Amino acid sequence: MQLDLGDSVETVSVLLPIPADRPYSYTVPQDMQLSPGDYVQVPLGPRKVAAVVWDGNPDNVDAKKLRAVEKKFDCPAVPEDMRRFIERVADYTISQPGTVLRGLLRAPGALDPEPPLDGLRWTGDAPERLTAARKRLLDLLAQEPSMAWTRSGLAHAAGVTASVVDGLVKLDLFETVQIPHAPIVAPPQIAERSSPLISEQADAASRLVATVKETGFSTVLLDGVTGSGKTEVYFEAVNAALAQDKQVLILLPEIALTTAFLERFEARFDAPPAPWHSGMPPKQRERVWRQVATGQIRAVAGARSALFLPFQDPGIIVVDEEHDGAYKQEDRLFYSARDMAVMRASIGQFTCVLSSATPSIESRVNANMGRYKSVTMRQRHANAKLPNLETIDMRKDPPPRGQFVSPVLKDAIEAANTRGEQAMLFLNRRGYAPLTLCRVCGHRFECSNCSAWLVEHRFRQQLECHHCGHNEPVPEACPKCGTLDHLVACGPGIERLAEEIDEAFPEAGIVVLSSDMFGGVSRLRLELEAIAKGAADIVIGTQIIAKGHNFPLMTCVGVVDADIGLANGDPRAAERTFQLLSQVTGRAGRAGGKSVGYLQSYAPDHPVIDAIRSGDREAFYEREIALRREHGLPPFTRLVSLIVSANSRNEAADHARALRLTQPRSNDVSVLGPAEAPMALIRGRHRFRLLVRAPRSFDVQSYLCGWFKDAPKTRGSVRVQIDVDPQSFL
DNA sequence: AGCACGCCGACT
DNA sequence: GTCGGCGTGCTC
Repeated sequence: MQLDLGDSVETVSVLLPIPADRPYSYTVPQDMQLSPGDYVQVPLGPRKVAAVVWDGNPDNVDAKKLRAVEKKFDCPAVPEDMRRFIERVADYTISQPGTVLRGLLRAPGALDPEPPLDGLRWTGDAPERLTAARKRLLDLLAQEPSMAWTRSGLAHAAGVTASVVDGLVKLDLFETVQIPHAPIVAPPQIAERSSPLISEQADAASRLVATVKETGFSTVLLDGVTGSGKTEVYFEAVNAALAQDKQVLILLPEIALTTAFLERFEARFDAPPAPWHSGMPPKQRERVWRQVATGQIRAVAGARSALFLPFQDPGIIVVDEEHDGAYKQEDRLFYSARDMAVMRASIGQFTCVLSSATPSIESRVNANMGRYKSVTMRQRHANAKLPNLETIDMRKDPPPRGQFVSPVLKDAIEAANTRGEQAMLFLNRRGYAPLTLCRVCGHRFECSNCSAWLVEHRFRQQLECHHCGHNEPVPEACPKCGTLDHLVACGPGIERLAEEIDEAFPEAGIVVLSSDMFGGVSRLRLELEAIAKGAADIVIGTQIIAKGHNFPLMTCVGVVDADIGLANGDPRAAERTFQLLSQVTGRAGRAGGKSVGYLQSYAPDHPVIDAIRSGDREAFYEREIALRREHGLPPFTRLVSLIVSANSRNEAADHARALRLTQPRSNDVSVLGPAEAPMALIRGRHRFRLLVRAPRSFDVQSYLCGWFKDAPKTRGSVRVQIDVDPQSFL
């Protein structure tokens, strides 16, 4: 804030949620006191936007342009460390601070305090005419005569309709009062654990707790095999942070944010954490945001966007399943929530716990190098054995033509069902078949907007593009040669698998689960809970069944195509396959009984398949880390991907080449490309990619900023996106 | 990000 | 004749 001595008009620097490269200046009305971090409403062109008073001197802009701050919101200010975090995320991702600020301002309604509810309090009088409904209502009121009720709450509690309440309101039986909103969740209770941890857990927990108590920044990789009880362990660290009167954030991949998790937290702390994810209804969203800002909410369990909630005083961030690809955001802003969580903890000087049964190579290397503390757990719970894993060599035991499940696996499913246990088949492909073609002319159904096959969904009788959502009805005749009824489905999707399994096990209860299922996420969660209680004999599903759910009766897990992804040459594919398959097979065997995971593979000797089957995870990590070092890949180097997209292929290619030509000379940096991006066409946009590689210690951000100052301006439909630390190495 | 301005194709 | 497509530029 600065006093402009010329005409004694005070101006402030205000960061707006727009992609401008710096804060704007506004004048401050006489009667307004503003400090950095205050939420304000300012005019911007024809609109009014919520924004945040920023640090530093307002820039000198033409005084005629200056407009006044309209309003200061009655809301706790953005703390200093959060403001620094926003700037650091912008710097790291090479984006504008305003773009990052949008993440914080995602619940605009929450900036004003929620008006108290209109409540009703009984005067104690009775109506002249007493009906049955009125009697029920009065009986309830008499139990707690001084209690304030909402109209609908009272009606609901008494089992009458709201009109009964209205009738009594008309008769002046109530006085109106204001009811403050109840906190969305009760505060978690800080307490010692009721049941002791097993020795390995206790050691791990005490190390985490010690780290939290040290206060100051520290990152811990909690690396524990499936079933070793990582959650219970980091709950102890959470407890320690709560005991310091700090707020707590647990990040989860969106799909793992289940009621099962919330209940587990509640079992430990007597109250659930506040949830935060993209599917929340706006009102609930606003309440959570507001109560995090006021400090009423002490613990949040949220998806990656929860990183930008307005915590006043965080004491720990836990990133559960830290290896999960869902932590990488790849639209508008490109960032890894896992890495930004570490950055957040570093700025706020507190502890970040990264938890996983299959840590990312990056985190393992950071732990090996001593940048992260390492806490490992290798024992499963006494009653939870790792499933035995067997590979099924599909060359030796192939299924009949046109089918995808080996007789060996079918026998295992049958045996499990006969014992009254459940079986699960995992295939990461939605729909009926990934490719449809014409048997006569070989025409393949391809999306017109994307470089992708159209996937047949037989149930909906549609061909769908899984990248842009384009869909069309399945035609009777081939659009190229006109031949009728000669379309043929190639390869398996879960619908096709369900057909095969239904034929083989006509008596079994079969459930098919995927993200595009009717009823959406809420229905899916219900189904998963029902399955956990035994409500299905055979479950067939995509990735969605791999996460966060325990199925105590599941003793047979089959991975239909363990080879998916291993062939395409992306060095990250092996790691992803390892993580996914470990997770899927880990679904089995949590109840204590003997369970088996089957991996159907055409290359059972592949090192990744072998590492999973043999359970020799250390060998797998050693090999992968060595490969990364040998090939100069992250985390031993730094990568930045520049994605040039345009409506026409030529425009994109031309700009990408022009960009390449202006690359500043450097002995440290090498640039690959431009080459067509792995998905060359998405939603009608043609994409080319440049891959920038530099040593780990190199300041790629400064280098790229310098480059882009001299780079050709984008023309027409051309866009350039910068992805620092891209997921794909290709 | 919005939103207005402005310049070229098919229509009440 | 103008309705409206999106490419361009600006917002303190």
